[in-house]
Amino acid sequence: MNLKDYLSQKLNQALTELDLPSVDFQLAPTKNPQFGDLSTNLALILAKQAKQNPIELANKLKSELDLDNSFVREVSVTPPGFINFTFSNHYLFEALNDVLNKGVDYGKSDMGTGQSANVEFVSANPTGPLTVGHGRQSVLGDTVGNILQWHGYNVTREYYYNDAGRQMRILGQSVAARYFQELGKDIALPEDGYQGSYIKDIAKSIIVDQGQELTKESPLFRELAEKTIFSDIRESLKQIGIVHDQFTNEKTFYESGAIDDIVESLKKKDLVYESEGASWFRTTALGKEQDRVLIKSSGEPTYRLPDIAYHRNKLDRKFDLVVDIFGADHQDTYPDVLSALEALDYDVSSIRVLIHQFVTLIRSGEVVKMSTRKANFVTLDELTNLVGKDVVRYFFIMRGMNSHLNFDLDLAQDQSEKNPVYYLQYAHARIVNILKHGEHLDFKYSTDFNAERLTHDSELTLLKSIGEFPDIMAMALKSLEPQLIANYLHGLAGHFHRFYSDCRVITDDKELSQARLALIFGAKTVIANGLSILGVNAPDRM
RNA sequence: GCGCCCGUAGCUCAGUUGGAUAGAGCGCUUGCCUCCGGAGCAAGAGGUCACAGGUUCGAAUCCUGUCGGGCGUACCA
Repeated sequence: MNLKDYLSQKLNQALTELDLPSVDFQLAPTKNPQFGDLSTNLALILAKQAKQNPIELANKLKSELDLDNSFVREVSVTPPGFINFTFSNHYLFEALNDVLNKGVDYGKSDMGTGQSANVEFVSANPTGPLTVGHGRQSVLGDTVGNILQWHGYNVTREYYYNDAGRQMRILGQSVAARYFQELGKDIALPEDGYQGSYIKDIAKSIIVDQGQELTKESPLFRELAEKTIFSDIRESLKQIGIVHDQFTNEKTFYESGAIDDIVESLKKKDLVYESEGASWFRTTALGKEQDRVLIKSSGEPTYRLPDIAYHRNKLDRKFDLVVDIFGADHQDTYPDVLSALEALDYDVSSIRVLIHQFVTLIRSGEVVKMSTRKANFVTLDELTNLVGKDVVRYFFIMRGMNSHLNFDLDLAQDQSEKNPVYYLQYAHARIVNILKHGEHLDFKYSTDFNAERLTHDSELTLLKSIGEFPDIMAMALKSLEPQLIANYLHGLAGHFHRFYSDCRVITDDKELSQARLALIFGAKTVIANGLSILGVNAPDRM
């Protein structure tokens, strides 16, 4: 039984009894234990329209409530008019039993059961290695996928790329230039060429594998560069536990005729016109500031057009939920894609777009402007090799996606030794160790224990925290903001560490020891479940 | 110029439908292992929540303006 639901039901009943209007109120955990565990602002909100003093109103509501005291031990009213509820210990013990019974499933819901979701993320074109900038989106997308799976969604992780555009053409030319340079010919990099040393490596391996007779126009330069770089990208992702289920190439939408079809359909709606040799999308007719080019005067579509085709394709695949993870640089473009689809009579309500801000890289106290083309970047691999998968994942997920975070490379290693992720992992390892220690002394964790023996503040605080996990996961599903989980776990680990220093688990008091073993087993379960959603290891030893 | 995001402790950042005394880590000061792991715990110093107005019983949170930063504002993606 969810206590929140129970209480809001009871409060609504009280409103009816008192002939008061029903209103949207809050029922939230308190920050300060002196106000109990849950508190509501109901009386405060109602005071004005009921034309009553909020405290008097709160007291009336309080006396109208008929609460089961096996759930709620105490109800109080505090200024300026909050009604506060304190859990009964019995309720907390029920929550603990719930964790122990459900184990690895504790905190799951069936809100997504039977539904499919597509999460598109990374989607970097294979022009160079992934950078720490890509790391943020990679971890964010994968974790959002985990959250959806946790609630029962059948999740497809998708990577969308374009191997036929301008970027890739320049990539091929860059490799060709290095190839001929290696062979002693004086051919300059193209003006916007890729300057990274990986281009030379690719050129060298082409000399080894394909010989020295390739012509400047050979498609092999671009094709082999793509193949090599893509395999590096996949490996970089794999290093931090990320595997995509599907790779979708923009090119397929040209070949299938989808691109032409989009243009034709938009033309029929009079949303496309020709001007200065280009085809324009009449977005002003859809309430936008300015029209946008769909097909350049060169005959090449802009990225917008295949994006529309791609999203139509995703809608045609009938996912119940389509999540796009974009960097802040795409902020302006997805609304056009959505309006195009709406203009084509598609329902876009299943599309959720998550925009994340960029990582600012700082090296030697200076901001580094990252550019793949100019080879001014720190790769994701370098970071992973430096601090390891768990730190990389936790570092990128512990901050909100809207924060413009600064990443100081010089501090990365230093900070990694103090990284908050170890705080969580250490709590887990500590618990495992206590359980082992207990078994050694013939104290074995069992679901048969007397919860009434848990009376210490540290025990009850830990217990409450454990019980909040399902709520946190429901919030994470609603907001798709993984840092909620990281914040919660940090708090939970803190409650455990405090409990640990206040209370000894294995003692001469067998009954108490059994109860505490059950408590820490519950804590371990939640930490492990939470970390698994973040894609972070929960080690038995560190 | 216009649009989106942001401005919270020395530094990096939490603070989620507006709630009670604004938090954590790092760094700094000081205590705590004969005892389940000290990668921990406890305590201290450190704040005009950029600034100015407004809404409200109540604002870091919502609104307006100013200042500062990031990203867009391409026939790049």
